[in-house]
Parts: sequence; structure tokens; C-alpha cells
Amino acid sequence: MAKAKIVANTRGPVIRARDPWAASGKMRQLLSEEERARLAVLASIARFNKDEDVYHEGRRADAVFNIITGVVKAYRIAPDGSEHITAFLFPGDVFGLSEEGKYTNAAKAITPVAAYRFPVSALRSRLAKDADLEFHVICKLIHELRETQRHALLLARRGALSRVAMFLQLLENLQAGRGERTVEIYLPMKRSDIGEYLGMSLEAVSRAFRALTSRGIIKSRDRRHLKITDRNTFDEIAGDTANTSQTVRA
Amino acid sequence: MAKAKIVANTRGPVIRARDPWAASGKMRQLLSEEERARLAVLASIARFNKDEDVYHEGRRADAVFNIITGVVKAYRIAPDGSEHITAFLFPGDVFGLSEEGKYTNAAKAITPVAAYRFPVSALRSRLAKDADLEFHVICKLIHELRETQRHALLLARRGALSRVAMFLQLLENLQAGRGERTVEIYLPMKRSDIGEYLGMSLEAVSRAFRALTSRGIIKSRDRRHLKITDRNTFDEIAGDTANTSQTVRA
DNA sequence: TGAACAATTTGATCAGGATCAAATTTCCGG
DNA sequence: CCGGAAATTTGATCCTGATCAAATTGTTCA
Repeated sequence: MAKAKIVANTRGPVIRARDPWAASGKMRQLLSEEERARLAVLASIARFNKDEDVYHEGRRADAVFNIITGVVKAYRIAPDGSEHITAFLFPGDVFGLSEEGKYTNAAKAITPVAAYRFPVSALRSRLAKDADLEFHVICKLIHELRETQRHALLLARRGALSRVAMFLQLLENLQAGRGERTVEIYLPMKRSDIGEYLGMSLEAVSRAFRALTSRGIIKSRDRRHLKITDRNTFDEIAGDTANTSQTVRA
Repeated sequence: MAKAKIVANTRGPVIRARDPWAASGKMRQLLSEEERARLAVLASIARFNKDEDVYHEGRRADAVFNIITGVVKAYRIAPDGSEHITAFLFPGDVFGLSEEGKYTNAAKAITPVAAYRFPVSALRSRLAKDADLEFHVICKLIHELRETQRHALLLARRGALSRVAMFLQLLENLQAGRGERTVEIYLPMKRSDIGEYLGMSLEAVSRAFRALTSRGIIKSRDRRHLKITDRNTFDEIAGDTANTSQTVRA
């Protein structure tokens, strides 16, 4: 388990929300200022170094995290030792929801990370008492569900270029949504991480980048910064199969 | 849009829940009898023939469905005309949650289907007033999120056998969870549907089945019924990378 | 019951990636 | 600023699954 330095309850954590309805184009906060305040009292701040574990599988899940700065990867180790990445988590993202007191995956900071830490028990009883807050959480979950389905959609896509392009699209949306209008896309993760997320080899990822570059579709400043130079072809390759579905079991 | 025969409010719909915490082994109902009763008054019953649309993309999302019997596939049509299946929906499953008044995917019955139909407006105001019920919905959503992430995991898996095996595992869990302890796995969907769900060609699906059969790992009675004859090798091939992660953005 | 069509299986070819190897570049600690 | 380790790129070969075709089997309905 991470030996995170818990920095005590300072002022209220500002749970900055990405637009939960991004697809609709409107920039809306998930939680109101007041709602955030209601949760604020529960949190403390934790910091993690690059490559430090936030928590790992099987660990008792006693807290939920909300990233302030940095990037985290959520992953699982397969019995054969290989690892699979289920998600990249960016500022604003919440993670660590557990099922029955155990984390079912591991999380590791891939850059220095600061995050709010919510004890799960407190959170639960708080939610139970606040219907309004709860409703927003539901909206959030539905949104997340959609994102995950998008990931599945991405994985179903054959063709390395398609996958990588769609991945870049995803990153771009994520960053644009948070107001980082730098035109440039930032890739905090390693090629091998991308490969695992996309279900392909790191070499294939590398080649896909080169292919996109040589075709003049993207242009990279260094290994972690690039911009899209040919929007049309890019979107075409990414397939742009827009949305996903919403389904729940009762 | 489906011209579903709405069969009016009969008695209360029994929202039969699959175990929301299946992984923990305990068989728990998502909603209590009483909670179900609270939702019951909102629903009517709709029936669909095999191959009939339940709803389709872009349609105003005025209702949520809860399957009583039959199987539904949720899918999207890509701009290039190809379709991708995002989920198979079985009895007990709820679907049709919309984002902003529009369905973002299509749903079609692949067998005759009966389902409860909940007008979305009524549902929403009901939920807003019932914190307890809402909490369970959250649990449900988290569960669904987990399932979807499992789907993503499945898609990331390379190797046709792995994918198909994992798919069968998924079906088995689903059916076992509902108490159908027939040992036999039932496949209500076409090979091409499976292929789309798994992101591979229908021929590859067919070959994977044959491969598993000739290796003595599964044995099929007919095209829609099979059982696993070699559990060990099966699990090994399926990779059994158990669980997934839980992540939400705030 | 058979014609017509849908679904599935099987075959053969081919391309995209995986994999193994090696050369470069980047990153860090000292 | 240097040396070593890690990350990335590049190369070459091989294999899996996509694709195109055709043969079977199943299903539906007159």
C-alpha cells in the first residue's frame, strides 16, 4: 500500500468536475459549489511520487481518491504476470470505489500526484443522507459508464492507426474539457502503457505514431507532445463513431 | 421506433435483480421487495417480437426498460454502415438510460421479449425523492460499470480462443447468477453478433468454437447449446483475469 | 414438403501485427 | 557532465485472423 503523506484536512477540497455531459457540448459542473462543500469536510490531501502505488489489489478499500494534479493508471496483473491497464485517470477523476471492502485493481501514479482522499465509510453515510448529492453521483456514474463503453468500442476497432487515433481523440477531449486549449496533446504515459490500454504491442504503438506523422496527420514536438495537423483525415481514421450506449442491470 | 404493444399497468412489475455483487459470491437482491413496489406503479409492460426494434438512435428517450424474458442487443451503426454491439441484455437487465433526452444507441430484440417500461420523467422524480432507492441504483451502476470494464478487458485480450472463452465465461456467470444451473450454456445470439461483440469476424468465431471443441474443451449439443468439458484448460484459456477496476470522474 | 433465404461452416489467400533482436535516444543519479 | 538503465525506435520474420468464396446446414412460409 502507498505510504502516502496524508496532509490533513486543510481547507475544502475543490472537486473540479469535467463536464459530465461532454457530448452535449455544454460545460456543466457535476457538483455545485455547495455540494462540494458538503463533501469537503470529509477529505484530506494525499501526495504520491511518480511510480508510487496509490493502492493495490486485494487491499482493504478504505478510501476514494479525487485527483487534483497528475496522472494515475489503474491496472490489473494477470495471473501470467502481464499487466492490463483499465484506465488512465486525470485531474478531476475519482477512483478507488470498491465493491466489498477490497480494491479489485491497482493504481499507480505515473507522474507526481496530489489527490483528495475520502474515507469510504464517511462518504457512504453522507451520501445516504443527501439525495440531491446522490442524484449527481448517479449522473456521474452514467457518464463514466459511457466513457468505459467508449473504451470498449475503441478496443473493438481493428487497425492500429484507428486505435491510436481514437486514443488521441480521447486524450484531446479530456484535456480540452479541462480548458487546456493548447492545441497540443500531452501524453503523460509510456508507449507500453498506451499499448496495454489499447491491447496492442508497444512497437505497434510506436509504428502507428510514425505512420500518422509521415502521413502528415500529426506532428510531434517531442515524445510527449503532439498536435493534429490534418483534422479531416485524422477524424476519418479515428472513425468518429461518436457515442455509446447506456445500459444498467437492476 | 418500436410499435411495442404496451400492455397497461397490470399488477406490480417484479424487478428481479441479478446479484449486484456477484463477484463476492453472496446472492443479494439489488432492490428490496418494498423498493420494487415503489417503482412498480410507474411501469407498464411492453412486448417485442424477435428482431423487432425496441428503440433506435436519436430517438427521444422517454423510457427505461427492464427485461422480463428474452434477450436484447444494444448496438450502434458506424458511419461506414457497420454495426458494433455494445452489450447483450438479459432478463433482469435495465437499459435505455439516456443522456440528454436522446437514445445514443439502438436496441433490438434477438428473441421474443417482454419488458417493463418506465417513463423516464416519472422515474427521475421518483428517484429524486427516495434517497434509499437511489443508493441502490448507485450500487447497480457501479456494478454495471464493472461489467463494462470487463468487456473492455475482454476486447483487449488477443487471441480468438481467449476472447471466445472469456465470452462464454461471461454468459455462464450471467446464467448461473440467475439460477439456471443447467451446466449447459445457452447462446441466444448469432455468430455474427458474437463476432461484433468481440471485435472479430464471424468466421473467426466459428473457428474458435471448432478449435475449442476439437481440443475437447467444450462440447456443443447444437449451435446454441454447449457445455464446458475441461474446466481447467478452459479457465486457463479464458485467462481468468477476474475482476476489473472501479473509477469515476467527479 | 420444398423452395428460398438465412446462418454457419469450411477453404484458401493475404496483410497487419506480434515477436524477437538490435540500434538509438532519453532519463537520472552521482 | 558522465555512465548506465530505461524507453523508444527500427528492422526482419512469422503467425493469426481478416477477407473473399463456396459449400452446408437450418429456418420459414406458401
